[in-house]
Amino acid sequence: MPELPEVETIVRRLRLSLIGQTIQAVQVLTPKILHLPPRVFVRSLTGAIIREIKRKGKLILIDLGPAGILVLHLKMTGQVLLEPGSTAIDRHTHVIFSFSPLNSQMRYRDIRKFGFFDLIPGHLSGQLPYISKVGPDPFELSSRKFFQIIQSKNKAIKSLLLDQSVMSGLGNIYVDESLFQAGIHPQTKAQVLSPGRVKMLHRIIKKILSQAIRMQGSTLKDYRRPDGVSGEFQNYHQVYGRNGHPCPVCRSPILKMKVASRGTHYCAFCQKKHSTL
DNA sequence: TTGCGTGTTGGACA
DNA sequence: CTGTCCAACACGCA
Repeated sequence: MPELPEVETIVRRLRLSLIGQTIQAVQVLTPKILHLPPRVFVRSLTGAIIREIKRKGKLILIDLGPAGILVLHLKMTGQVLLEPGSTAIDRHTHVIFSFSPLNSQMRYRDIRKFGFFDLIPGHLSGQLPYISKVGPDPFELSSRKFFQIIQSKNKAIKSLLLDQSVMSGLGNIYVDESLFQAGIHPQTKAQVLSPGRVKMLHRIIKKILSQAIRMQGSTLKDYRRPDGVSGEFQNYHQVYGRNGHPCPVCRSPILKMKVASRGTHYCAFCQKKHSTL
């Protein structure tokens, strides 16, 4: 479930503890989590100093200076936890980083094991071939550019917003929430949306993501902050996971359907296919 | 017990 | 180009 707000929450938290730390040891418990041979991974990271930690869409980028950039994608169920080395390690923990002088370890835990680490050469300020596939996130887009993107594709708005190469950061939850608040039916062809409606959508997306970051993300099940605490924004979802409940605006029941083969929650009355404004 | 759905994403295929 | 389905994997739930 980690989408932009969850990843941003994790990144901010990691920065507080890890900038300037030296990686003292790396333990790989599940090699398939790595996109490179474990020995190379361990050798390259050991002794490296954490310079900077950034987010690109849903990717976590840890700048290790000359050692390269450590890339982490959490996919569905990845967790990054900061825990004392004395804490028990369960069977879903796959990679463990120890630091100096910090006492805590950074542990990667992932129930479904879809997430991965990679290590790429280069510097954050340079062009990173690996990451250039990820489009700009909604905060990085001007209103004009956002409109250009929406208008350039003749596909369902929901599919478009989920496409990380076009625009990054949104996943199933925040797309459903945003389209609801913008009064847009998820199957609306992006091209038919009026400029005013698109502008409104952009504003709403940024508002919802900001609120979610403030609430430290949404915990449906697995997402946790690095200190193990759940997010709070799930308590403010208006449609996601609320099928059968009354729409907060018009009281008609929230419906659930498939769009882009993803579960999609919406209100048939508040979200129309042809939105004018 | 069995089967189904789940937050992500890339690739196969119509 | 667009849409649909699946696979990667583990788990909760009906």
